[in-house]
Amino acid sequence: MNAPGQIIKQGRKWDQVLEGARTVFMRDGFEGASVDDIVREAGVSKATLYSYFPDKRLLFVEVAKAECKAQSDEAIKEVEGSDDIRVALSQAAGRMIRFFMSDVGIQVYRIVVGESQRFPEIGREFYDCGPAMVRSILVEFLKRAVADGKLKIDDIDLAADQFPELCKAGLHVQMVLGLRDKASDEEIDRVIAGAVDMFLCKYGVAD
Amino acid sequence: MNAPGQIIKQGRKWDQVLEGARTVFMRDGFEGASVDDIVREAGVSKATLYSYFPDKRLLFVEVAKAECKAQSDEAIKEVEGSDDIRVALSQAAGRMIRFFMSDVGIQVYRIVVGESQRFPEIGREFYDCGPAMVRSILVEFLKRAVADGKLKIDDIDLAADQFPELCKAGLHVQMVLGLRDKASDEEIDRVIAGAVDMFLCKYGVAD
DNA sequence: TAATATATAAACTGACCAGTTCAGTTTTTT
DNA sequence: AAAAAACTGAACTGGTCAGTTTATATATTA
Repeated sequence: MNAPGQIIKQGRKWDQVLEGARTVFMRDGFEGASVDDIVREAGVSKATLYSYFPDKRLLFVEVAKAECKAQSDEAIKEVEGSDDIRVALSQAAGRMIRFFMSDVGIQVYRIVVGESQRFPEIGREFYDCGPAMVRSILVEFLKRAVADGKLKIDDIDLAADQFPELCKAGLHVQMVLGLRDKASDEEIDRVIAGAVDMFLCKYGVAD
Repeated sequence: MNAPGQIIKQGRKWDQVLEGARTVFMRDGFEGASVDDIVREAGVSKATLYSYFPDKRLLFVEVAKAECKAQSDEAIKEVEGSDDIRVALSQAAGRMIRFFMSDVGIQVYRIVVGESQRFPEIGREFYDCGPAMVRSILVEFLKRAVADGKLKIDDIDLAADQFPELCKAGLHVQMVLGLRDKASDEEIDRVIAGAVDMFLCKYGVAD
């Protein structure tokens, strides 16, 4: 009755379908997931699924976008936290690592990379609401730090590409390839410290 | 007739099969490639293919291993070239970038990442003759440089993880996601210079 | 030359799966 | 309560594909 200003739902089971699709895609990948599995998981009929989504591929795109957005929102929560640039960078590094080392993050990355040749728009969607998102936040952060005299960077775009890569430090590729399923806190702290040390060595101002 | 358990190891058409498989896998990915396409491309009968390889998956593993090895051999050709550590590092960076930015390198990475969940041994094989290979070469190089007093590194393992990541600098992910198909020489040079600068800033000895 | 190993084409099996259709049921709206 | 919208379940279509089998052909070698 009272749903004023609410976005008109296309149907009652939209979320249900998306959630089921999420579960199955994350578990089985894109090719590995059958639409029949998805409708079973979602507790929905096949006809219903196809009344919402024209095909399996676009259903996955929707899932991936939702997943990216959820993670971005989580990561953005607060970019700033400390006046000490070293502390701030360490916090940012920690957020980024959790961003792309999480189970869902790894899994979405795997699927998107695997399918991005046959379905290029998947790669674009993922990039725009994943890496590009992080990157633009980082650029803003670095600009402010430079303006505040806390960092000295001539090529901010390059620096914004370098820092996330430093935060991977071999761990990401191992997880993506399935060689390990988690990184210990010690390892992550070591990688963060190494990344921040190196970044500040190059771009820090003399204290 | 055919003794069970006997594995056919050699035959005239082994290379022919592998070459055809390489072409089709690189063009269409793993799922996208059909065995019929491969035998057509290789100019070989299906029965012949299956007399050499027990299934499609292991055929792909063999292709990926051969591809990795070819690229590694290419990259290893000469690790050293200059006494100047900056020049030597720049050359190493250039080799690495060409290693994982090449068409074949990107394509193998895509396929391996996409399939590594369902077929974990593919991830392992790729890692061992790709990233791990590069890494061990780099570790040796860095150890020697430290021994020669040209670098000062406390955690060589970490440094050997950081340098290749610095060489990616956002380009790799864009290529893997299909957002661009090549990087200009200027971009590559800029990335190399940035990586070497940063690396030497942290690990270089005062001149 | 005869035996053996290797290769071939083509048909076949068995399974899987995306997407459609439709008659009938449930939920929401008027 | 009636109409409209959303949903169901199950069968069905049309297609793909990995892997096997068979009957036949060619090359090597003893």
